[in-house]
Amino acid sequence: MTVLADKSLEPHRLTSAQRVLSILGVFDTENLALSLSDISRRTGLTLSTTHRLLNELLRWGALSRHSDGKYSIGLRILELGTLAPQGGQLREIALPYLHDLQHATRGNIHLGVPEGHDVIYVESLRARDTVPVPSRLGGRWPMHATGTGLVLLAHSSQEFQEEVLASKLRRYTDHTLTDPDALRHFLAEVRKSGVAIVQSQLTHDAMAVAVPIRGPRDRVVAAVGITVPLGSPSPHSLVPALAATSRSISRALGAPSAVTDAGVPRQTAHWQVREVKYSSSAGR
Amino acid sequence: MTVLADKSLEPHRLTSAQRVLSILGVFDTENLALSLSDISRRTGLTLSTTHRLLNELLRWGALSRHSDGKYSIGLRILELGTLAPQGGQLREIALPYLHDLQHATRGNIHLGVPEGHDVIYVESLRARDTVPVPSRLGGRWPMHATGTGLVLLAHSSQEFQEEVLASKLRRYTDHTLTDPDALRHFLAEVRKSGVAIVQSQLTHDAMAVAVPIRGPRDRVVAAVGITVPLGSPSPHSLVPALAATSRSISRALGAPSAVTDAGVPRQTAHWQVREVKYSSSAGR
DNA sequence: AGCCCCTTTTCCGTCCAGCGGAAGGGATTT
DNA sequence: AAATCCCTTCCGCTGGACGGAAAAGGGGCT
Repeated sequence: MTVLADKSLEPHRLTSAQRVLSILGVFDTENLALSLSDISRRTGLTLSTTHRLLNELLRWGALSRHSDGKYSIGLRILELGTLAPQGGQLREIALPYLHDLQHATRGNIHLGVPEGHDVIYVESLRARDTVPVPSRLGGRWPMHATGTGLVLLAHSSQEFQEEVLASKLRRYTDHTLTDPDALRHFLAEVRKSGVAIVQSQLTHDAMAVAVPIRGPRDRVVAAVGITVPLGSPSPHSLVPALAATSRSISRALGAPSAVTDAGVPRQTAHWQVREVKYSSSAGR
Repeated sequence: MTVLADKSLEPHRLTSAQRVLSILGVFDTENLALSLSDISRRTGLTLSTTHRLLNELLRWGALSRHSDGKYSIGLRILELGTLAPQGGQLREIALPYLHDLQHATRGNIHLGVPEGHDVIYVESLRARDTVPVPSRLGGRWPMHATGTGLVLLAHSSQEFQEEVLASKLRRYTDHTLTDPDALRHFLAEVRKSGVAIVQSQLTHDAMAVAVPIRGPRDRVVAAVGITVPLGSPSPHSLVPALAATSRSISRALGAPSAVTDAGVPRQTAHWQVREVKYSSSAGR
């Protein structure tokens, strides 16, 4: 427990909004239910402040409380989350195609979108009879360590790619691509071939195939991927099915390049999230 | 849902936490992307306050911003939402069984949990070739108007049931059950038979069959339902499959009554959310 | 062009709401 | 019984959040 509050010369200059958010932020996959004092310790907020805020969050439905007194994320947050355009909305459109893909291939299917240096799985369909991969709906993984992530990275801006390559790239297995030069090479391949095929990036016994999905201005907005057990027949045989799925979804999203015949032009909603720049240093 | 700003003589006595939450609260299925001034108007907050809070939410990832300047719910919220024990966790456990159920029956499958007077769909699997029902993942519907909701209501406490029956029960179609006495009768039937079969509660052309799912102390924690087109062969033929699915999920959740043989006792997590009572009046 | 209206952004002085300390009440352990 | 934890409530003080105002941007219309 390295929870030692650094009370040297930084007496927690937080705005009240940040306090609220910091409470929500203490929940993660390993901490699904926390007590008042847990939360107080982990946020660094005083007990009374934490207590008051927890009650406000509870009343609103952002948190729920269990019979043992612990707090968890509430359903209202789940509900809210489905309103994220790159999340619930995209999922809604893509789901039928993903189902078809799963029927056809019997692999684990992922639909990933970029956030920060990570991919977030907006949908994760698991096959019953294949390798269990560590991928949940809502899961977050570094881009360099997943098939879908590498596809998204390959189609990001040059600066963004370099920014990611310059960061610390965690090695999950001894096959994980972490060398910047090797990655640059690989990303170029992905751009050229339109597909990423990788082995054992995250766990030893799996391989992944992923392709991009395009939205309105033909921008890459997401990626679909299949994960299959390591020694599977031929990952290349999965490419056509993936490509077809990607094309269908892209068309449904209104990607110009995917629109072949005179289909009904779908409503083009608010895709393509602007990269917002903050004064990353200088407090406010 | 009393969103009408009562600007008579109430100069917005809001806590700062409430201000933050009220911003998140303005997003719904009809308002996926809103501008600063939209949000300011709808929350009743001043422009400058809204502006500041939006930036804080943006920086944290609770919101995202589009190229047209509008704001939407961010992926971080989606991610958070999956941490809700009654949501993402339950979904995780139930999903394979729900898939099986869909294969077997080819209907629209719903997994609902109670929140307030409503059901929230924690999973929604749509069949391609059947009636489109208005049910999204994360969707919220009044209990009296859905099959899953009626099941959950039937297994709630007596007081809660009366509380719901006493509230205004919206009529969606002319078949929607809204008469308290008729509902009481129906709920008793559901308790006795263990299944709810209803017609055209929400839309005219559908019928639904739903059964409860039990968790640890055999408490009803969720409900599974199938929705099929109105004149389908026999809804009763769906009951066995539903019952089997329910039992499988209940067992996986650790419901005593569903544990038949010496299966591995699952970890019993924090189910059964306590109903927390607030001093509902007197704003401090 | 120029004009007008609407939106977003920034600045700054005031004031009160949110903060944290402290104390009280349970529950469980030594 | 004392000690230790956790949760809850109360209250006085202060600094940060608030809102007014004005500047900076952005279309659309004549």
